[in-house]
Amino acid sequence: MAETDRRTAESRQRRADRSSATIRDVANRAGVSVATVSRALNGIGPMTEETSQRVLTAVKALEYIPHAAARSMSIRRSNTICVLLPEVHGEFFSELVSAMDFAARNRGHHLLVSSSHNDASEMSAVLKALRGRVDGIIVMSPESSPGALLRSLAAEIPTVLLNSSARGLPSIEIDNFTGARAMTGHLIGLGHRRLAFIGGPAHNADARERRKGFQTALEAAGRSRNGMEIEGDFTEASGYDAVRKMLSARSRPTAIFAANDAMAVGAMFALREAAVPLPAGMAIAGFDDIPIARYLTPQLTTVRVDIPELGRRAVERLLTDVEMPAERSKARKELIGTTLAIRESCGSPRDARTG
Amino acid sequence: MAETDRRTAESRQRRADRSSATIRDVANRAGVSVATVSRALNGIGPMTEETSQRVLTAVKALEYIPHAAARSMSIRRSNTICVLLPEVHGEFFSELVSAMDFAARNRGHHLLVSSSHNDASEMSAVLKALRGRVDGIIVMSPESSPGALLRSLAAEIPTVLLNSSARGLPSIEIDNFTGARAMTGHLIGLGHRRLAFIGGPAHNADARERRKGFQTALEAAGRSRNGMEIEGDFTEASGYDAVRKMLSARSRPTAIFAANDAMAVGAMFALREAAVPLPAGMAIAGFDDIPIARYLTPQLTTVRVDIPELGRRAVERLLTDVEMPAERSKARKELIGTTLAIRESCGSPRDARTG
DNA sequence: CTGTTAGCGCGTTCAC
DNA sequence: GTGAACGCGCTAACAG
Repeated sequence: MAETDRRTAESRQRRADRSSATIRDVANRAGVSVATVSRALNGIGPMTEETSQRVLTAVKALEYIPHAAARSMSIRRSNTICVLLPEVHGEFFSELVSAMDFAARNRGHHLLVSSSHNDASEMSAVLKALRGRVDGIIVMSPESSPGALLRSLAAEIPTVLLNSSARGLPSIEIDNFTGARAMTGHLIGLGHRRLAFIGGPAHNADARERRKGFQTALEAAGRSRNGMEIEGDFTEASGYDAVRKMLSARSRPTAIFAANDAMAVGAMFALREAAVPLPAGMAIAGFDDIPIARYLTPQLTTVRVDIPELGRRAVERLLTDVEMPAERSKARKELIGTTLAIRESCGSPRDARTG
Repeated sequence: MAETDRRTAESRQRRADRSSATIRDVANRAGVSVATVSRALNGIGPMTEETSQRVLTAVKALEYIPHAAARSMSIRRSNTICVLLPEVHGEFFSELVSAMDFAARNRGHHLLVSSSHNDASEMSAVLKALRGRVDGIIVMSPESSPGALLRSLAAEIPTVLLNSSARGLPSIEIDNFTGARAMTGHLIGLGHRRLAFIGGPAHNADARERRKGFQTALEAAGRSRNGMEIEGDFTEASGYDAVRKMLSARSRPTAIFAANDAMAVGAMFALREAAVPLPAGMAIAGFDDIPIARYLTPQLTTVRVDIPELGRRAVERLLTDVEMPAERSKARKELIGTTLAIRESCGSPRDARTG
């Protein structure tokens, strides 16, 4: 009896506190034990239809909502995954996060997003706070390879790398090299002999692969092709600056391949500003195929990456590891292919004369 | 002794399990109590330098990381906030989320992102899973006003609305009306008499306010101005379609005001495709000032919204409510001002003749 | 200054 | 079919 009194008192206090009801409040109201409430809610074990109804009624009446922290404490599962991103700018990331969130929610998981991690120490701080908070981690850190902390954490929490140099960890990567090589080949096939490449940051893994693809295609085509390279930082502004420099050089290229669409946009703007007709006066290509690419004038020819697919696959793979700890996927590297989206921005170098 | 044995055994088992050490493991290794470990880690209460060091050493040796769920269970705080978004497409959202994440992290909070909520029932499901998981919620739901669930949940968990019709809940909103009115006024000032407005979805609050701003400015300028309206859905594609329809109409406008930049981009593309010179043949204006706006040709004149500021303020306000439950901010509505970013895309209607 | 203990809210063996 | 009791990992009184 003393027990019952105390519970009632607690219950009253909670309501005054604006705190919502606990499983015990529900049990009291339904006249059953907390165990029964738990079972009724989770559909575990056989149970009288009547008891079940009584519980459900009490739940409704009290507007009971299970406490996530308490729940994950017992079941040792938070139903949350985290995605650690470098910097979140431009359409690429909104597409990616959107797809990940969708995939995660479809499998009953929440998505914790943490961005602006170009700094390793800053990333460590976040990683440490993740234990007991998430069931799995997706790390996109093209600027720096995963540190020791991530490795040791990955032993406990399933981790998948995205476009990051992987050593000992499962990863999913865009096939940057092949895509860039193909686009460069396309440009060469169009007859271009002087090609320029606007690259990403030197220490960025994606950027490096794309540059290698460019170089490889150039070499394969023989010495007669000249390639010049300018480093950008994946922003529109850097694409703009790159072209400004390029135009003041004595030997102009006839085609420009930007390592991502944002830089291509900046490049196109600089070209227009300099009254270079597009695509007649200069071919321009990008990488990513962000949604806006096809709405530019001329429509941007670019290396198409299925961004939603990339996000979806990363989540699927992670959750498989989360749900089947027994057979964790090894450090397998999975490659996401690219295709060429040939649109209007790349003509042949002869166009400058004929058209 | 039996006690000690058990703990040691547990510890061993954990290591075999790949689960990391608990606070008790640390206490054992350091030869202190769990309370001391807790205090040392959280810097609570006075303590011998030596004890503190012993604890820290043990923490390092065991690679101990506190368990977030357990911690939030005791302190009744998760240090996580959630942002519920409608659909996440385009640069607007990446800028917003990025800013929110930054602001949240600066104040020691994590960010849970949940998008694609255009459906109310779907949103309810997510909301329910939030109890015990987050300390506060930011809801951006311009398509539908907050339901009963959000209201009752808001009684327990601090909530801030973003660009949503608010009743009884604190909110932060872009001053859509004033911004749209100002831009329309600018267009009229340029001499335009036939204006077209490409609006957002009819049931979208932002869209409605922007349309009202357009209409109000038109009315204020007198009857002589004609306004036509076409409904879009905030995507590039809908802006494109709107212009196609417009061009086939008998009376063409001389200026188009799109309710957001994405639609303006689509509109510009359709105009170019129809060989309408910009800005000479048609003035075009947008809303949002997404980063890419200034890299379009011509540079897009648009209503500038300080997106990062919007995100930052929403987080700041929410966390203030979280940290000072005593004086929760009332259902006050906070307005974020806009400014006109006058660039190149809007000429006067005479340009068509003279230029 | 430090250790003991009682919860936080829920899931889950075991008896009954 | 149902309930009592314990544990998840940590913090916050209260003792000492």
